[in-house]
Amino acid sequence: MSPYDPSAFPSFAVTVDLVVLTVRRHALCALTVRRGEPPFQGRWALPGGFVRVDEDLGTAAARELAEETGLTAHDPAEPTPVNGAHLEQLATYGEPGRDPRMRVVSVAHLVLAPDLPAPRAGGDAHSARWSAVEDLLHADGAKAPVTGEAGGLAFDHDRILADGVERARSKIEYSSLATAFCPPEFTVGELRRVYEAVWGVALDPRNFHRKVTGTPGFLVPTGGTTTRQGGRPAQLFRAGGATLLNPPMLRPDV
Amino acid sequence: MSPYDPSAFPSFAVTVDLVVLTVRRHALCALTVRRGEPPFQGRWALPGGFVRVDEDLGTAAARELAEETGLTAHDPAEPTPVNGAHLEQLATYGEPGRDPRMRVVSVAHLVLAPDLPAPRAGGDAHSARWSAVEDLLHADGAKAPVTGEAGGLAFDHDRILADGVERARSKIEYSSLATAFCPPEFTVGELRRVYEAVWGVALDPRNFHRKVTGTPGFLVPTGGTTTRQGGRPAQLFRAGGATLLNPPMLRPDV
DNA sequence: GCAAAAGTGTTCGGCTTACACCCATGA
DNA sequence: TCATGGGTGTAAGCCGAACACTTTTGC
Repeated sequence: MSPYDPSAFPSFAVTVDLVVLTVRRHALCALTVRRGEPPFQGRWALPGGFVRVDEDLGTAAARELAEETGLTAHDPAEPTPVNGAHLEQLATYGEPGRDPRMRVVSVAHLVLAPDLPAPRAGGDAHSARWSAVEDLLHADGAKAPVTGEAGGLAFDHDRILADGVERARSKIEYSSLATAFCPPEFTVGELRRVYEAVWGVALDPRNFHRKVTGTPGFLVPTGGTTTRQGGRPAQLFRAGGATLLNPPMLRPDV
Repeated sequence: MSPYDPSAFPSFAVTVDLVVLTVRRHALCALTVRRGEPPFQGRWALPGGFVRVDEDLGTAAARELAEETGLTAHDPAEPTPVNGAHLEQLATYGEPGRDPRMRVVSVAHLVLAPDLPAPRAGGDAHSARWSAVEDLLHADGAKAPVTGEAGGLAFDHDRILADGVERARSKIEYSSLATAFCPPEFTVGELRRVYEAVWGVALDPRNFHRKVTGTPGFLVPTGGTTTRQGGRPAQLFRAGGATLLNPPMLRPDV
């Protein structure tokens, strides 16, 4: 009964699963991999894998991310502002029976990445792709709208994905995390389109501009401009040092 | 290399640790237990224990909570509005070496409870007590202010406690969770003292009253009144159905 | 010139703040 | 009567929503 009794305790497998989100063509997308073996063979799942014996949980997540995408993750715990994706722990899922083979506790992590050229195949030959989050989450029992595949991801990954998306949606309200979806230099309009894609709403471009440029530490101008979005040249910005937005960005409705 | 390779994977012990918070005598307090065996024998630690083989993580946390305090936890995942403490998953800590004996992954949970008569000893004979969070967190290396004991909790429990406190402080801003610190029926003044204790600030009683009574679904009047705080009789309220406060309570400074 | 996207100015209404003031009880 | 906490009123001001309007490019 005593806690930490060293003699008898059950043994678990521990994995990390990754909710990797990006914004592609005005839509929030998640990275999925096709399972090459049972259970759920042929189904799509979140990338992930076992934690190694002498490896920290965050390290394992960063390693899996690199294996799947080539991205270097930037864990905010280490203050190095390296360019790379944002990585944070999401939640842990350990229901008995969530993996039919054995008792597996999975520590899910959330990754926010800028748009990437294409998903890179991992060390294994399994295929990977970006899918619109809307399609993935609305495949409830019904047929998947485009592919006609069996609806839903393998294991409990539908729920993990939903939790990750919800975390991202709420966290860009009060933090500067939306910049993690942007390239190193970006315009106010590009940042606004990130918010619009993640929240699925339309924002007023004028008020958005005033708001983000008026929040100290959110954006720092680089001096350059670009016309890559058409129209009048727009100033380029980098993410500033501020991580918490005060006052926050306000999501319509809610 | 393949994820979920069933043949070879490392084996972990999985525990739950509990950050149990309450408000006693105008101070935010956390439940700690004294360790009866090495490592860290005699030191104070967060309550916790091993997850059983066929037990969900939340179930294990609720069981440990009941063993330590007799509290019935109310996991918001199940919509039963039972009277009891609020329980939610906090974060998972799995750094190699955080337990000197073996590789332990601990899924920390956060519990918010109303003031209790006294901590109840668990199945074991170890002692338990409430300590002011301020004292626990400021025992950094320096001597503990009152007891003169070695500063800090066992294992990495200082960090877990700090994370739990931070979560509670931020979550009462935008949710109705502060009512979890109150008895079933409470006054606006009692709820205000909860906010003041958790945030460590003073709030304007007049504006606070208008704010909480004006937020739909936050509080429902029971019809009764009380004078247990002295002064003019105050209306009694129960927690309403609303879980998210919009607009949120605003914490001064930040 | 025209379309498209970037910015600026201005008004309106709701919400926060600060504080004056009244109410109902116990001692 | 006084102290204590409960509750209402009100004016100043900040901030977000809405939208008219100007600016600067590509075609």
